[in-house]
Amino acid sequence: MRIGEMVRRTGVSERLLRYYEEQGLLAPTRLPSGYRVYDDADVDTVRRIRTLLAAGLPTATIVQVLPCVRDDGPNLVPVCSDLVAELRRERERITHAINDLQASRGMLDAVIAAGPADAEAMVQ
DNA sequence: ATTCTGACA
DNA sequence: TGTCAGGA
Repeated sequence: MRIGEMVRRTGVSERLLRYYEEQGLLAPTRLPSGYRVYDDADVDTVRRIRTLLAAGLPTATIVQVLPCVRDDGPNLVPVCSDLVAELRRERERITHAINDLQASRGMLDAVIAAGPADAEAMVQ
């Protein structure tokens, strides 16, 4: 099938489908016209990509994770031994990101508390 | 009518 | 990620 049908079957925009390919997440073949040709398996792959993306994984990681997961209804099941370790590292990265954001919020809270009570007072 | 690449008021 | 241009 070409990109138009993929859009209908996955609900993902052409822009994103091309982007996923650019990131190495999909590898559709090409017609002599240059048009992309996807197979039925690609439809499932896109669903997995969406799941992994929703989990907050960067596309670079998804490229490695994709071939190591099996489909189990709505969620994905890891099948490679090293995958779980990789996922734990990603989880740590997220934990650190949360800590940094909380610190940033704290800084802002301090600045806000030290300023005028409301925006009205700042207007001149 | 569809899809492609490149680019960003 | 959307969207528009300009071409096939």
